[in-house]
Amino acid sequence: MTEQTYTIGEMCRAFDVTPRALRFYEQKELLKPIREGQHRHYTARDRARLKLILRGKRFGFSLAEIRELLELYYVGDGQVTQLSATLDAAEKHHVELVEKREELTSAIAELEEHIALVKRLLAEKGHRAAG
Amino acid sequence: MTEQTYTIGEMCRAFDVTPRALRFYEQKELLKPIREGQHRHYTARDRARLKLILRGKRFGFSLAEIRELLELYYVGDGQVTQLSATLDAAEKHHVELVEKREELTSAIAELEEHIALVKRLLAEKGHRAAG
DNA sequence: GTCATGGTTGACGTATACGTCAATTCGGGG
DNA sequence: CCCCGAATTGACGTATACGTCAACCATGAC
Repeated sequence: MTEQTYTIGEMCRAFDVTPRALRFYEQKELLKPIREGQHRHYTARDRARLKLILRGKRFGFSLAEIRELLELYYVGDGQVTQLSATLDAAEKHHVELVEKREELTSAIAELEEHIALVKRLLAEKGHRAAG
Repeated sequence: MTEQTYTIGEMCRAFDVTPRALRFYEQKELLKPIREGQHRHYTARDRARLKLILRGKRFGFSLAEIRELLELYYVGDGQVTQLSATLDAAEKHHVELVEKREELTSAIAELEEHIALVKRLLAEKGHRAAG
């Protein structure tokens, strides 16, 4: 089964990004498409990584941070020392994400309180206007 | 009760930001400290807003977006039309945050799977090394 | 007085993350 | 052969979010 690859144009349509962005990520070593002559061919691995890149960006991580996270996802040669390092980094990142979710949860709670307040104010105003 | 205000230096220590950042936020109309002569005095309102600013940044929002969110938190003159607009914007933002939390949750789940995988690999290697 | 501390306003510099444009190449279609 | 569409490599431009530095003012300590 020869791996199914995407051209840069297909990647752009599939992920809603520009060619410039993809080349920029490649230059920053976040992606490594296969080269056939001058042309790029993006593999399933590249597509998975791009998905993580875009998600990382939505969560406010820099490309440099995302690059480290991607390396963390790569098991490499599978040597014990490297696997241990990967595990440590992954668990650290896990803590970070869980904390982020907790902070997000309290932000949501605060916003809900604020929405309730505004609704009360609107109800008052409504009654006064209607009364 | 005269409001308790902070100097710029106190703000910097309290929130771990630089004076430059605070002045930049002011220029972008995210903060509006009281002016006494040339000096700035940050009120409780400024402190609450700065807290939201820094939190917004951690979640990957731009200062422009954060500015809109801050306006959303301000009830203003309390006119029905404005309150309605505030409510709409707040509910929209609420949806956005909830979606972000869901995406974060699935990212955490994926990371946990990956961690489990790495642990299995380590266990295998460990046994082989120990055997 | 002067010196340190803490604050002020420009103004220019910088890192990140691309956008944009020019010049070129390469594989078909007519 | 010429042209089109899709790709390529520079190279310069731009928006965001500040950092950094110069030059200045005010206040209290000595």
